[in-house]
Amino acid sequence: MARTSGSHSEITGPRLRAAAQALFARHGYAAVSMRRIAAEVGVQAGALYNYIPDKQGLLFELMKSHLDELLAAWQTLPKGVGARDALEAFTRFHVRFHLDRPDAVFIAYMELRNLDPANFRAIEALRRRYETVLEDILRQGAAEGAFDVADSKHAAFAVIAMLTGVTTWYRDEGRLSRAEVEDLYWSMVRKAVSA
Amino acid sequence: MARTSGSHSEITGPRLRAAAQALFARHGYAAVSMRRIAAEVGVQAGALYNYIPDKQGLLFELMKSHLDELLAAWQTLPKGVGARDALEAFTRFHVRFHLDRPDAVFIAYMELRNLDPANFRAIEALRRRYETVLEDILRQGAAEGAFDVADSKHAAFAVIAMLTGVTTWYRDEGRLSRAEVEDLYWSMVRKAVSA
DNA sequence: GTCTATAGCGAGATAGAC
DNA sequence: GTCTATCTCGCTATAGAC
Repeated sequence: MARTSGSHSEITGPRLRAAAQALFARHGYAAVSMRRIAAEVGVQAGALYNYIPDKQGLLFELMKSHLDELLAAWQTLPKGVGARDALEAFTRFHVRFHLDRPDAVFIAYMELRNLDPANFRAIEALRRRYETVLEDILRQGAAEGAFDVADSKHAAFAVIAMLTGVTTWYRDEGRLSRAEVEDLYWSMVRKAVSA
Repeated sequence: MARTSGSHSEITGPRLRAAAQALFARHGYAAVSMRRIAAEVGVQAGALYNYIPDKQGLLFELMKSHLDELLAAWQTLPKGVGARDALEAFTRFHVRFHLDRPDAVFIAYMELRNLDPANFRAIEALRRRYETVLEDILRQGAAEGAFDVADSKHAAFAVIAMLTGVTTWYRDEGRLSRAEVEDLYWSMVRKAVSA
């Protein structure tokens, strides 16, 4: 089957998402034009609309697929039984997952304001599900007496904020290895919730 | 001294900064137009340029004055002598200061990407000075044996990220008082760096 | 599936009257 | 100091040829 010259459906879609993710993370959704994305992909702006409904739909798909992947990755992770082991697993998973996807993380946290109301609600629900994972671990550990956490929900917010902050300073060329970064955060999280 | 009708230099300037701060925090710098700010102030867009050189200068002034105020407020705070007391003072100060200025905080963290290179360097230097305050407290405490912190710099990043996260969930109408929120964060910070 | 061309709109910033 | 009017530019999104 001959294919029309200039037809690249299998590669333009992924390239579009990759270019948009990189540009949105670097400059912000509102500051990046469709023309700029198209130039990065190597097509004209109009051609992008074969793959997305509009710019807003592109942002939503990037954020939704990131959070879907985050939840799926956690659920398939082999875990121990006790709350302490679960907390260590969560801490190391969160640091590792976020360091592997700095652009997607940046967008998921910074571009909530630019979502349409309906899209915002969908993304917030996914984020809330992830926060609840940690909240449940902390609550279980507190019930077992392994942790001293008066307010599981707000403690979960605090821990997630601390862990996610790693993306603002970590660089692969830096002094610390990823394993050392995991250890550093696990040490602080373990003590912060300890009895 | 008669004043020209329609002349309001003393109030338009502050109103411009207040309107810009609220709108930038809510919708993002790139998504807010000068016309929208002018409408909020109650003047035409052209009149704004009597007070600012351009939109970029407006953003820079908002961010710089916020960080100047942050550093000045810390420096005039009465403090104890030991590292433990200094850490508690810093924690409570940071939470209180940030809860009082949610819009300014939001802009200072989210709009770095939209600063011109020279402006970015100036803002980053101020932020770095503030991080160093906490870093020095942690280093001193580690030297005294009061804290167990292997890496003062990255521990400071982690603590600041955790504390600043309070602005993402705290609401005045919520269940917790500000004093309770301060206590919650101080409890976690104290343990996280404890020996 | 991609192209060129463009409709339709709103942006930042300036000029000059009052 | 603020107004109206406007310059110039870039934006999202679509239409229709290939």
